[in-house]
Amino acid sequence: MTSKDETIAARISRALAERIIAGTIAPGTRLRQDHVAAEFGASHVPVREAFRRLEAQGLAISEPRRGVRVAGFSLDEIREVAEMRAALEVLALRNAVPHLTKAVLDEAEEVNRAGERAKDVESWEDTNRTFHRLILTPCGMPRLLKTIDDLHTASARFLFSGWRAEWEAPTDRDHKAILAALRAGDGEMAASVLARHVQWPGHKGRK
Amino acid sequence: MTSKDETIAARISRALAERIIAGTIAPGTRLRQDHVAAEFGASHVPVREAFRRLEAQGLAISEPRRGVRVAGFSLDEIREVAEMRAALEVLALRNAVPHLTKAVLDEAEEVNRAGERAKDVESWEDTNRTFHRLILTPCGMPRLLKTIDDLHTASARFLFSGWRAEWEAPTDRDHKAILAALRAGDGEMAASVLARHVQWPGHKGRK
DNA sequence: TGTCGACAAATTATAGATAAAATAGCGAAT
DNA sequence: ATTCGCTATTTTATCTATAATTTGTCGACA
Repeated sequence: MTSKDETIAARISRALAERIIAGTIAPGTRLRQDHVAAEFGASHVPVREAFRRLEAQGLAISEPRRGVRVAGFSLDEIREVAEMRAALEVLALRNAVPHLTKAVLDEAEEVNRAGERAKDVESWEDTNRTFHRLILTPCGMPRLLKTIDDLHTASARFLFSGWRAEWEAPTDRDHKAILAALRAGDGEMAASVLARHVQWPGHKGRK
Repeated sequence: MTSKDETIAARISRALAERIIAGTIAPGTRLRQDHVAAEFGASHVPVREAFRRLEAQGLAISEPRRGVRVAGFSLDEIREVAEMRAALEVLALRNAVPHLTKAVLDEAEEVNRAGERAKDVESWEDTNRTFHRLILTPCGMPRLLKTIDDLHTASARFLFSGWRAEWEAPTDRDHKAILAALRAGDGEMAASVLARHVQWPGHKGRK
């Protein structure tokens, strides 16, 4: 088989997740297992398992005998995800501070510069996520990091949904401020900036 | 059929979760889908979906071609879950305060009293969870509440694992303090007590 | 005696097929 | 004309069977 040590269900799950995040599949769309199975050249059993993963990530909702639909999102949900991210990323950063090395900070700065050169939302989002992951991973709390990652993908959905056209590369002042505070050893300052920064992803007007 | 509008996969998932939490199945145990399927009188397809849910909850870990095992837990993980709960429950409580009614607080007080009369860890845990859910649900943030709920089940695992024998009904002073602060309208005080309260579940020695 | 290799058994993962349930469409009756 | 009920189609959920991968054991050779 052409499998690369990855289960088919996982591959389908990731592919669908990317589409949902990118907005290719509209919220509320019914995901029909047979159609998806046919498209990926698989049967619908792995498709079902992929649905469960999407459900766990909050990207889809499944009603008992009525199928699976792409999760919609309201303004309240955007706010909810933002607040959860703020709380958890601050927690992660506080635990990461003692383990942050200069090498990590340098790499984060480089990633940040790359983000400023990004020409579209997708690549900017990618560097943005990399930046956050870089400075948070040293906390060594896998469950926390996974939860944050799921929230980040949810944020990405919101980001891609509305400001695709009028998007422009933000200078990421917040990232710079966080790095500066971390280099100065002021973890609390970095945490408070991070909390504000995450609050409304992409809402430059509130900065 | 005896189905109560609940999918077989969901029923199996809940049954297994209860056993894992209760410690009936030891951490590291390999969950064999055929055995589980036979026990529940089902085939292994819904069992697989149940495994995915357990995996999402952090109760089991699945390695690509090597099966599913009950997740183990270290002291670091206990600490991690506790800190996540502290951060998220505080967030939920802050958002719930404006919507808290006297009726809810009265009910919470009643539940708390019932908890003090509990004779075993299981029933105490049940009332404990009910208490937390009662005062947090009014925040109206479904995703946050679900995440907290998953963390709570993880906490329950830890709680059941060690102190089963020498357990005694705690007077739940913290719960009372939280209720008192809420009745006085002091949401911040309630939040800070809650944060401390959640930090190390069951570790009375650190109070 | 220790290690390498191959064979066999067990188990997981996927595929194809079947049955149950819900929705939608159509018809008749009021 | 509208509403209620029935039938048919679509779709989900489960079961049985098959294929592939891994693990454990046995034997031979160095």
